[in-house]
Amino acid sequence: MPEGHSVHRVALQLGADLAGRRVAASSPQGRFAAGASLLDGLVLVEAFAVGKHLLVGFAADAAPWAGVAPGARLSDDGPLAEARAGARWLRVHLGLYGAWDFHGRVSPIGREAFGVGSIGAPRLRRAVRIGEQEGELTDDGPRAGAAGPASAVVVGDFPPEPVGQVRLRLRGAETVADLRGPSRCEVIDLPAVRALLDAAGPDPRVDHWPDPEATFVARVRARRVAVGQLLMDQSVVSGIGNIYRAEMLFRARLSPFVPGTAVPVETLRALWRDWVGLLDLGIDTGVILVREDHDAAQQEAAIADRSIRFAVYGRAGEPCYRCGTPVALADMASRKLYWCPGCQTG
DNA sequence: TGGAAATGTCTAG
DNA sequence: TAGACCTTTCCAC
Repeated sequence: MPEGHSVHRVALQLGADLAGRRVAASSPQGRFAAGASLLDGLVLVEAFAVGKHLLVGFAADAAPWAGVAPGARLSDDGPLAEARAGARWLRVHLGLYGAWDFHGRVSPIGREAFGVGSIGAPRLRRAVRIGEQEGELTDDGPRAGAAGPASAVVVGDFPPEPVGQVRLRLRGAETVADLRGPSRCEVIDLPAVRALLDAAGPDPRVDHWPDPEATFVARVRARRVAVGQLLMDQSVVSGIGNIYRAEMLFRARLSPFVPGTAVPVETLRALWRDWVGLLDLGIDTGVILVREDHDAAQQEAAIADRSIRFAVYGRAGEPCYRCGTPVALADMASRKLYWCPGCQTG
């Protein structure tokens, strides 16, 4: 999937273009017709991500949400909590290949020079017209080559005909968001939202854990399971997927096979801080990481043209750029694990 | 046209 | 740990 940064970007996109607006909700595919009817005609009041979970609130009256940061202080009591308790909450998990497509007005998110058309499964590539410029959608944005307008408008009929298996369509006056292929898509209540937060490992971008770094360190150190597996455990830390797992361990020069109990506290603190930085970068640019052996100009260029090359992920058999040892591939808990046996020895 | 693969999670055994 | 599930893309045939 779409690792944590993508889901945060979806939440920001929904917030930018649909929050505060009354939306028409439908299920062109039909498989979410009952759920969509619960949301149809309500105002989208807040959208936020917790790790790979997307949560979107809908209510009849948006007034109580004025000035509220999405997802902030969800455990608090008070007037807002009352409004939130009366809201309906859409919970979406993209799973392995879910994705959102945005049409119409698509505001720039983070450092993007133009709006993003598709966020989610990386294989979704659609030719779209962005403003007056032709662009091809890549992992998280249109392929560069053109500095687009500040706020992109996809040329064509609005709303566009749904293409493929659209589970849920949210349509505002100017923007349409299409969801396809999610592994979870349901309408839940506020207690269920809170339960989800309570069960999740810390997410650096969510204000819910008093000391997220200490929580992460403690949860890793509590288990003898391999650290490579613990980083992917969403109750240990939220949002890390297979790519971040592989790359973060490489950057830390840490073997994926070290048991959680045996990882030094300082190493874990460094891992957490790396994750905080990578998540910020990912949300800001849509790019998972830039190479550490590149200078700032090379990094900026790679972000701009999306020519990102991972250090180990997907590079089995190729030489490690740090030590030359062939990158290894193994199966860990039924997922592909990439690492460099030459320099990940910590 | 069929099959494999993909940034994930859940459940049954 | 194997299998199920949600959908699309790409490549071999």
